[in-house]
Amino acid sequence: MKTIEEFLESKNIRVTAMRLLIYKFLAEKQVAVTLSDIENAFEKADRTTLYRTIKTFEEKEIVHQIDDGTGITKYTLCEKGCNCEIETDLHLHFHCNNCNETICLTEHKIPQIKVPDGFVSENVNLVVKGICDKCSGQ
Amino acid sequence: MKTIEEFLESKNIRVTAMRLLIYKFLAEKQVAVTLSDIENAFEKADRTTLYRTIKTFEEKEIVHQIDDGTGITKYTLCEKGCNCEIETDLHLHFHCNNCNETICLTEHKIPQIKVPDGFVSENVNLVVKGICDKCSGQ
DNA sequence: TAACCAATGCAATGGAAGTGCATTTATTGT
DNA sequence: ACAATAAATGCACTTCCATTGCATTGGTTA
Ligand SMILES: [Mn+2]
Ligand SMILES: [Mn+2]
Ligand SMILES: [Zn+2]
Ligand SMILES: [Zn+2]
Repeated sequence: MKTIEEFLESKNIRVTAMRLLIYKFLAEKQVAVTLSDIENAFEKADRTTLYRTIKTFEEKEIVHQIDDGTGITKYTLCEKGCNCEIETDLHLHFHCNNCNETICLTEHKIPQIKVPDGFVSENVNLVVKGICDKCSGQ
Repeated sequence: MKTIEEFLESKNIRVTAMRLLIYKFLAEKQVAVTLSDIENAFEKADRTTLYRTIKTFEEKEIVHQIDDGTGITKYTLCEKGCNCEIETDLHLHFHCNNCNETICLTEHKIPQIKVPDGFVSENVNLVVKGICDKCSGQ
């Protein structure tokens, strides 16, 4: 069991107080978060630092973005073996129209999508919207 | 064969010069357009008018939005029988990473997506990115 | 014609993303 | 330990797109 410090070092980024805090914040959350969410959680820190931290995490494949159609980018920790960039590995995302939360459905892979002749598929984004388990009350 | 005027009236919106022009512009395009595209095509018209025209078209289900992940909303005419709001009718969208154009693949329906117990699927957004037929050169 | 309402135009706002540069903090070599 | 160096942080500013308030224009109806 790696410590967070060891994990960040293994990803070749320096360990700083801010990065540890943001990492822990993301790890505790069960849902994808926006930059504003992080901002609200760390009001003392500058927005730019938070922004750049999350971008660094993204580059190093510690988090991945989710475009859930709300127009606001959300971020969430990559799971182990989350090859964000490889099409075949892509899982789907669920956005709840009630509580407005977005989550990764890591175990639900995106089915093979057929495209017409002449088209080449490199990447797929699939977002299901509806009511999440918490909100459907079962 | 309805005229455009008759079509707009059947959708309960008033026929104006601007609306006719924008409708024709959309009808000629084979690809989804941004508000900026429309702006560039009608430089004499005010941006707000164009914006509100497209929003009116959207409300009346004359056009539908596409969120292709570029961060810029695109619009395209609904095809006949395009029940934009009904899940089972949803077709997929393709965004070309080369020419940056986005098109509806109307004939390609989104496969049934399984969601975990307790989750209710109301709507699905699926965008495939890659190289379009024009750009793949075949 | 007068009254009314919808469509248009202009100006301003807001939110989110991104950048330039100065300052602070951490790392490295001597 | 100290100086040199590089990275991280903070502040200010900018850009881009979406959206709204309000005044004006134009078309429809009594
Ligand atoms: Mn995910
Ligand atoms: Mn479409
Ligand atoms: Zn919910
Ligand atoms: Zn193309």
